[in-house]
Amino acid sequence: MASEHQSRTVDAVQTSLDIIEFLQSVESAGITEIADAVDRSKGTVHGHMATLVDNEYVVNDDGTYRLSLQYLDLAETVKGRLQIYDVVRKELDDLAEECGELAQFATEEHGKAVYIYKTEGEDAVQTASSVGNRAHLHCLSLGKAMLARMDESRVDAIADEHGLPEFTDATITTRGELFEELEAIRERGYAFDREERIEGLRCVAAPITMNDEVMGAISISGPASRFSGPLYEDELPNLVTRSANVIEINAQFS
Amino acid sequence: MASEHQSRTVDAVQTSLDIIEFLQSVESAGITEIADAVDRSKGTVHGHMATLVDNEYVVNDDGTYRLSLQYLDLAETVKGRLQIYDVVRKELDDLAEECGELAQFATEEHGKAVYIYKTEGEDAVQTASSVGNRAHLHCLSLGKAMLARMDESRVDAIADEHGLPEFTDATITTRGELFEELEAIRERGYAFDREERIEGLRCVAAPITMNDEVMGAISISGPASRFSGPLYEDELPNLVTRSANVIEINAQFS
DNA sequence: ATAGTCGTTCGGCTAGTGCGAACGACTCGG
DNA sequence: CCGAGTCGTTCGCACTAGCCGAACGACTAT
Repeated sequence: MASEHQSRTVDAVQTSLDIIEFLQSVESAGITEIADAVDRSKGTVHGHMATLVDNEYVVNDDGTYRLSLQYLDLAETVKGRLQIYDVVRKELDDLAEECGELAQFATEEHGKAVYIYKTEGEDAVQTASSVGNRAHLHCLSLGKAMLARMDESRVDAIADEHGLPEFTDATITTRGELFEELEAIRERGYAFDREERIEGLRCVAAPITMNDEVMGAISISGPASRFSGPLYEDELPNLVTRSANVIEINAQFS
Repeated sequence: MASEHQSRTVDAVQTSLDIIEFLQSVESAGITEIADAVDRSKGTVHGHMATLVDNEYVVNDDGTYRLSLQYLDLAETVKGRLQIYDVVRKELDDLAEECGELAQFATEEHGKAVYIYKTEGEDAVQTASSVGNRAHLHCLSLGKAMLARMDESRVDAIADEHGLPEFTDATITTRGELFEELEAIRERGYAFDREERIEGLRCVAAPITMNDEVMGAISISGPASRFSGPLYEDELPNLVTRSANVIEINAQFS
């Protein structure tokens, strides 16, 4: 599919990353199990584990290996680099409480949406998405809000890379529809998700920009039963865009 | 100092980990700067970067490299593995609100305390510690609460590895004092930090155990001006131990 | 006891990693 | 407008070090 530049890569590092990925999927495992999973000899894996343990990325609990808590530190560092993270958190907590629903913040990376923060009001629905998860942009209110603020060429590149897979009957699956929708979003200033990703789940989102660059988007999500009529079409959009504005303004002083 | 077993390790992986560590400290950097920092040739670093970018652990923004948001996902996975994480969050939020102070949860790893969750009441003090950070156990209420529930041999091993460095006049710096203090904590059921780490900062902590294994500890922190008399000696300890109990009970059904 | 695990160590072969030079693209100043 | 200085990238070569496979000791279970 997407054939990359293919510079020379380092095989040994690839092996270690494969091990880490495997350990992310299995909670904990022994040498033999890991060696089997990444298709290397036990001796080789043993050396990799020694390196990872030395650097405290992996912990050895009496014979079985698991990922360490080191990643928390990395994650906090990375989050802290989003200049608006603290401002978003505060404002989003208020927003979630005010409307009692689920509020989220996401950013774009590698052409996908990455959920960064999630906060729940009293009646919030439970969704599969959680912090760190990645999702296609075209089927999320968050994603479309961000796409609407990007160059067309960028949107095209992303569609090339990840496609426009269909999740429900309402999912946008053609570029024509997508560009039309993005135009409408630009005019309105906010984006809807009318059960385009998950049947029964509706969202409203507004982008957050700083000097013409998309920093991310925030959204409110709820069940279709509650999200309809003037509440869904007017009130919630107002709340979300208001919060987005507050974030944009506060972000300038931090 | 602590000379490890020294199994055979993988140099190439070590290089990549050095690069990641460097990128954690500098926000973003180019090939030449990185090569300089990790003391490798530009060509070598180039190969490593290609590998890390391929695996999406690093992002290349027009010429400069930075850590990706991938680590959020890893961090959430790792947090999710602490069976009690969700229970702790909920209970700690309540606790922080009830007493208006700073409440924290930490675990032990590699003989150090790792802060996992932090939540602030209305009058909470600001501290340097934040999620993912590691700190010495012997000078924290959180740390001592955990040490008090470990075998003596384990405590000795930890003291061997990390020592008992002094931070303030009140810091415990000898094993004799430490073991005495741990005994007192075992009797009381909770631990104090009487400005042992930071001048003017006091804390109370209680350990969280599940079938005789320490899962971590929770604490309340505040300024010495407020943390004194019966509030500090009785009321806050009661609140903390009550919360710890609630967590232990709820954790059994999750 | 024995046969099956497991993790660990080690010698040896060769693939792959690291180096450094060279290249093209770019940015400054003069 | 062009040279001197960056930068990132590519590539051939030398040699290291990564990978394998076999062997070992410690366990467990039957």
